[in-house]
Amino acid sequence: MSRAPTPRIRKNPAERRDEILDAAARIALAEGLEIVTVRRVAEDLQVRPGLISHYFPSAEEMVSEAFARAAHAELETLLPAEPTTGTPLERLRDFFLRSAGDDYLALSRLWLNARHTSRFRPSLQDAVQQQEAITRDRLMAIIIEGRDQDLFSCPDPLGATLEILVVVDGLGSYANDTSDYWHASLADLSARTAERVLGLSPGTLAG
Amino acid sequence: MSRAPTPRIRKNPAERRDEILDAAARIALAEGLEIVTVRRVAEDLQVRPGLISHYFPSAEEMVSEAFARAAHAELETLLPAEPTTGTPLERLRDFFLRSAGDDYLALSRLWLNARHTSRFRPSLQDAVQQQEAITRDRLMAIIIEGRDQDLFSCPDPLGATLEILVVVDGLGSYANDTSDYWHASLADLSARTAERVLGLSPGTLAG
DNA sequence: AGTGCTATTGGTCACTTGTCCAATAATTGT
DNA sequence: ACAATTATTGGACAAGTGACCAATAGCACT
Repeated sequence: MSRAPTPRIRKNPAERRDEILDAAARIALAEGLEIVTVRRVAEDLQVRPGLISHYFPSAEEMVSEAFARAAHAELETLLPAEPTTGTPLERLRDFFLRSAGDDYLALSRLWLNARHTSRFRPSLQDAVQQQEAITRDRLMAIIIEGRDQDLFSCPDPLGATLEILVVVDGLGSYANDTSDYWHASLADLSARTAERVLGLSPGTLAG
Repeated sequence: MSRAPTPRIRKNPAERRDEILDAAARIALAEGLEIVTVRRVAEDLQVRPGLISHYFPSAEEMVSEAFARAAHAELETLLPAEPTTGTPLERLRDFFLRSAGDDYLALSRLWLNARHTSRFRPSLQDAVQQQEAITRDRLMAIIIEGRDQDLFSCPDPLGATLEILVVVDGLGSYANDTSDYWHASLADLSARTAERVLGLSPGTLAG
């Protein structure tokens, strides 16, 4: 039999590390954190498992970073930070619109995955709480901005932020349910929650 | 060395099966579903692993039943069914009081665990959705009873039930967070949500 | 063109998991 | 007291995991 010559591709360490994390993040988002194994990432990258271990002596560390990368990348599309485009109200509307979409399902599953698995993995627990803090700050910044522009009526921005996120995460906890059990009251619950805690008239955010 | 004679205890099959499930449920609640292994359950029961496999040819089935048992037993103390003691309002108050307590933490972790793990385990997915339905029905029954007694103002009992559970599950999704990050708005959020959707005056359920 | 550095390979090792099975012994029935 | 049933043991097996390491080969530099 022909033995595969296996042409060796040598890359810049930083670049290779990045490549590994990208693959790991992709697998985490699509299939779950427990699927992110040294061998699976190696396979996706057409590389030997030993190489992954070389860049990540601890597999747990790789998984934690993969989660952080995936979660943060998704956050960037849900609640963009820097080039603030649109009014706070428009940005919130966008956020809740996407939260209801099917694209969001994979992210909900990832968060559920991470929040549970973090129970046994200290480094993942750190990553989860860090991403939670970033998300919280990102949302609260928009709310404060809207309040300063007198778009919202919101005496307690942090409380409002947390209450909205509780609803978002609550809905997300059903991400793995297959039952087509559904109810109109859940369709735009997070948007209606936001309208309520921000003193907006019904329909301003839901649509 | 002295070889342990291992006195063999032979039990009624039904009884043994029950004993196994009890141990499995206990481990699931205290340490997590992934800790419920054939060998671990056997160790707790002072029995050889092969015996567990004899009663549960599929380990996944054992884990699913263990979850169902644990979740249902806890539900029985949170939202007791039959000997309806107390008014609907008192029973709700009890429920929210316990939900905020530390005893509830283990149960929140178990639900988080099951909701994630069900992604890969069909039989667990069934068990989760079944326990969700039972919980939902149990809560909705109280709400309907209260509405019929004109204690609540609630045009859509199912919608109210779901909205309350979303908040309960949302708070539960932080069960593995260690950060002492907390905020007054989260302390009795589920009780306040119930007050709102049931048309109760603030403070009726929270306390 | 040659040389040194190191990214990459290929393989091994220990550990844990679920599953399966023949042998054994406790209990029941006669 | 004896025999039959079967609950229970003890051990094996394959599969999958993370971790580790000496040998190899690609690339950058002289």
